[in-house]
Amino acid sequence: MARTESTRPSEARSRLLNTALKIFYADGIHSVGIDRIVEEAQVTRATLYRHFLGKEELVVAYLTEVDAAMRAQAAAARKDSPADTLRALSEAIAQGIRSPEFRGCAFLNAAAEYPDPDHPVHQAVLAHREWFQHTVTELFALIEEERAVPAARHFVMLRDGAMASGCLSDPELVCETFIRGVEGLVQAFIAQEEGSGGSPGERAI
Amino acid sequence: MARTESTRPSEARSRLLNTALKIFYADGIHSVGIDRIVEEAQVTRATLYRHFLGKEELVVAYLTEVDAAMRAQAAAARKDSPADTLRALSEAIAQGIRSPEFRGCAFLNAAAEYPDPDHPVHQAVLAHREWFQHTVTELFALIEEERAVPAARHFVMLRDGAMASGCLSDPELVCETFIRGVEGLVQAFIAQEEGSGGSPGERAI
DNA sequence: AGTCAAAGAGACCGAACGTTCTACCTCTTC
DNA sequence: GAAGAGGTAGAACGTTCGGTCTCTTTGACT
Repeated sequence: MARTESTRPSEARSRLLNTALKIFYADGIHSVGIDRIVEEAQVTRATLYRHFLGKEELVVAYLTEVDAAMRAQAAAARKDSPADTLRALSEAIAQGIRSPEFRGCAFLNAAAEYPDPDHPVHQAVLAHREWFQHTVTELFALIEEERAVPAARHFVMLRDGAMASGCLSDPELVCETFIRGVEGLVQAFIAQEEGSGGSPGERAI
Repeated sequence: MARTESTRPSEARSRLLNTALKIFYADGIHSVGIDRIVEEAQVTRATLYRHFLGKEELVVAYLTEVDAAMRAQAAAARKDSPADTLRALSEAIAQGIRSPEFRGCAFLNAAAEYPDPDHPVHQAVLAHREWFQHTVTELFALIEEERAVPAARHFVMLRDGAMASGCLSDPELVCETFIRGVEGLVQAFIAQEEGSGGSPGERAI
């Protein structure tokens, strides 16, 4: 059966998802009702409940959307050397923080509203974080495997701090501190590599 | 029977405040209604509204309470040398993260729920963060004034990251990364002090 | 003894919440 | 042209929300 390629993936649904993305990220989750999302997406309540089981599923879909965007961002940051990839990734993160719509990490914000570890929304947050931690660890491991895990943890901690404070103080200063911290971390990591075979920045990511 | 021997600062009010502290921190703010707080504090609604203008003021009072606890914690961490004070402060923060009730930074969590910068709750968050940033900056300035500001920003960023992720992954690993990061930062800061003259470009592990 | 503020008990309000429902419309595809 | 999925429109559900109200009881201090 040939699927009609042009229209069918439901335009109303994507409008709903885009609106949810914008509003949930900008104003939080618990504090916005579905009435507002439905209205702003120019969709009726019935349409929302045809595409999603309820608000909760919409929230998870929202986080899934952000997760996909982050993975695309990470993929776009690939460079020839893992160190440069880490730098490019940090720069991409910094660009996000500098953007006027920046309102912190969507996942950290969501976790603050859904503390219950068993809740599907919280689980979505954990899943995303696991992916990110793993991705960064792999990049460090390409430089040197031994100390990759703690270095990656350090990197993620800096990122979390930068994302958390990016909308609570001057974003420019936050970015400067973040980029500098990452650079110091990467430099120190590469510096210690000498003596343990393998030339720096040689491997392709 | 209500045995009230020391009723001056209103026993019901402090019961209310303690309950709000526990519940807001554990479960978030928007997702808990005053009904639950009133019930758990064993107080009637009328009593709540006698002591507070409304939920909003109760939330601010909750954050004020946490702020006071943090200042006490910082005061208790004072050592003979500023470097040791920074270490003690980090250890105190790590202890908080290790505690089973740890649920992240109350202020970061509150900011996630109140993104509007003009909102009183958000303002309370900013005020606390300003105090903390200032306190850490002063400690670094006691070692060397020139590079104190960026070093303090780095310290606070690590703290934010540790607090944010402390309840999203293994607290022990988070603490280890945090303490190690702070130690590297302090070491690098002290090391560069020799020779002074304000060398540019701080390098932290 | 009398006063008065603090607190308890609980009914009550309007609004907003997430959710469900029926009824009708408009396409595409068979 | 019948079928059926996706969409619109709007009413309504029961619950919970934050907040206000009246009335009574308590206990400390003049």
